[in-house]
Amino acid sequence: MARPQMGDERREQILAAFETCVMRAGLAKTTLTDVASESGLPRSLVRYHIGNRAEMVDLLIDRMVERAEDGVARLRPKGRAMTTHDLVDVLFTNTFTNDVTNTVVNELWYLAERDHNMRDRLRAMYGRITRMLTTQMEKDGLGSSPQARRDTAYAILSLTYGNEAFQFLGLQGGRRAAALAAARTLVDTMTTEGTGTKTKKEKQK
Amino acid sequence: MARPQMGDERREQILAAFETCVMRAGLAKTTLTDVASESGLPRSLVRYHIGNRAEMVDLLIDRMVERAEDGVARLRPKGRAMTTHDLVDVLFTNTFTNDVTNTVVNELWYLAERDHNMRDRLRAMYGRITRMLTTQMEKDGLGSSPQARRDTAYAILSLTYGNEAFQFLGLQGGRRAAALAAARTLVDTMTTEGTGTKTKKEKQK
DNA sequence: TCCATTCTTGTCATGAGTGACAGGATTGGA
DNA sequence: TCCAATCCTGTCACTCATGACAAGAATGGA
Repeated sequence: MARPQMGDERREQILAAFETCVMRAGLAKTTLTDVASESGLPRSLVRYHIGNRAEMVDLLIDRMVERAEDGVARLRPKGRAMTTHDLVDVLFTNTFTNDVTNTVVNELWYLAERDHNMRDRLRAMYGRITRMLTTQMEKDGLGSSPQARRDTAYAILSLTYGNEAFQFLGLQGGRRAAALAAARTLVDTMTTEGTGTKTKKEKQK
Repeated sequence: MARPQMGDERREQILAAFETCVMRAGLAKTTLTDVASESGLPRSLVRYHIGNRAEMVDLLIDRMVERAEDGVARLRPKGRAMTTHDLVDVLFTNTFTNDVTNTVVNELWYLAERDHNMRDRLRAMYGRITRMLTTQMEKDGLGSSPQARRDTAYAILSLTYGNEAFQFLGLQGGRRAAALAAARTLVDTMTTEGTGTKTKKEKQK
């Protein structure tokens, strides 16, 4: 080996620039040239370190997914004793709140529209959140069955995601609080394990 | 005037082809040439009737929005006496169920990411649905105030939208029923006008 | 028949984005 | 000092999408 390896740093530099470009113009419209000028590097150097466009995109996607999952994993620490309500709160206030991650995850969703693999990755990611929720519910003795917990977790996640979308749209000013309240209601109407509280199913008849 | 005007029919033909292309490859990746060959017309003819690419896209968007709103408007007829529950059911089963419209509306959302105008149009569209819901709630004597009704309607809409997204992802097989049940729960936990039933706010304390 | 209008075809120039590569510069170690 | 690995620069050819336009065909009415 002779000259010191710049590869990793360069790649990092390039991906950061790529990200900025994607934020600005979207993934599809970002060109190698854009990334090059954003990173201050000549295009040929970008190609040297990152490969062709497809490879660059793959790298960025890995990066995006990794970051999003990190965000999910970092949902936990919040004291130590956490209730389902706490978790729901965190879900609404922290999860999809970062503009960068948000934009970037939206790109992922868009890709998923026509890419099986991306769909799988997203499913895995949200599956992880769902499991986090059901686990917490079980700890708190909520829900009469795993099935019931999964149902409610699914609904809450849907609510979170939809709320985020409409929040972004600016629908009716801000109604995040309303969505959060609804999510809490869903938790509250769950059967408490062992007790005779009405289940959702019974109630909705 | 001399030769009969083909303009309208041609435009229709072209936009239909455009739509097919968008379904297949997405809006950004669809070229004039794609549309031309899909419609069986030479590219130059497409240009003659539809204008440049930007104009073509505008026309398609108008078409998409119009169709989506038609879908929304057509939500009503279903017997005559409709309850809030009915409306919610319809929302979950009919609204975002058509693959074509779905794909196409997703494109709209993606555009909205970087286009104020598109955001406004979407907001108007979903605002209409919200109003439909609150109106129905009021008819049924649900909710203690317009504010409360709007909150719940917002939550239900978020739930619908999120469910649709995850449904598409294939998250956990099919949990549409769970989301629908949750929406019903939200309706059920509303205050009945005039009665002393607990409000969500009180309950969630 | 002639003509104005509308539709249709084919072709061209331009620009953007990409992949490839030749050749030079840098630098740690033998 | 020399070498080999690594990094860097500049340039070229190719493809593809777009906009523009010249020239021709069809057609209903004067």
